[in-house]
Amino acid sequence: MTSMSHMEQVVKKLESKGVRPTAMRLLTYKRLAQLEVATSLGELEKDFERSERSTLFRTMKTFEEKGIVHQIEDGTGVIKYALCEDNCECEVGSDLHLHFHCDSCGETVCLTEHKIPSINLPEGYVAEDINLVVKGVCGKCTDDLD
Amino acid sequence: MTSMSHMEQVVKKLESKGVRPTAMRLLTYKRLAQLEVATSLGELEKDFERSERSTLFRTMKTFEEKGIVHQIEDGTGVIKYALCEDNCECEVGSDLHLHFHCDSCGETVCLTEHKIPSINLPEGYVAEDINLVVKGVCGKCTDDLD
DNA sequence: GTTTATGCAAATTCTTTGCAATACT
DNA sequence: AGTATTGCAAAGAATTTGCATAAAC
Repeated sequence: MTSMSHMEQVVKKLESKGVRPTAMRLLTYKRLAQLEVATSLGELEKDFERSERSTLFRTMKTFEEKGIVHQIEDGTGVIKYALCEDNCECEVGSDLHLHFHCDSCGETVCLTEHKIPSINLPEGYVAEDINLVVKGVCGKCTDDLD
Repeated sequence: MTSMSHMEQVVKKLESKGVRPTAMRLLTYKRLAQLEVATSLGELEKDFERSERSTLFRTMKTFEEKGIVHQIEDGTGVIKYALCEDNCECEVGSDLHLHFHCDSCGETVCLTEHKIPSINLPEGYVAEDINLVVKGVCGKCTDDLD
């Protein structure tokens, strides 16, 4: 058990991915870690007192390139982001999980325990990435309806 | 074997879905039927001599509500549309097929023969729609690389 | 004559880039 | 100093709406 502070852990995390741990990036990372749902740039922008959409945009771009976050298109028309799991390489067949968008509460979550089943493709097709979004009503919202 | 013209068939098709077969709608439908790939509004707009993006937008909205087309978000950031299959009810478990986006040629196709495998969801989650997009290189493009 | 669809213009929304200023090593 | 990051402003691209005209029933 280490005595590293949370902040120190985040710094290490970013550095291990080859990303310089600037103030904005630390803040953004911590916010993403805190959230249990996938988030859009617009939502992140509102979460911070002072923030620039362009900075956030570039932060997420950097994070994505370095394998810290992944994009999700959940059908709402805006891009959402969520942290990758530790040690995730975003590889077809091992890492790719499914996403669930709730039409009731509007939230999109990563169901990281639910990997994408193997998929048949026609002869000659090569899969490099898979995006699976299920829409419906989430557990929280079906509870509310009881 | 009927002697109905193609145009008459399209008229019947739209009427059977409760959509009035106006000139623009017939044109749009025929174009979609002709295309083997999913298409964006922008592409459709260019396909016609005279066309309005707003008219096309509303046409697709109507078509979608009536179950004539389905939307696809293929990761390119623009919404694509493709005709539903005959008798498709877009039902989870029977109708939903997967989509393939080729990073090489940029085309997105419906692999209507490839249904989405059954998916496990956590307790309490209800699926109403599933969107599965596989990205990679399509058969045509892997051929070209030979 | 009433409802429905279309064309045009413009508002919205979100993503993305240019460039100067700032911070970091 | 020299590179990387940020803030601001604004460009781009796509979706969506308001309203007046035109078409269909």
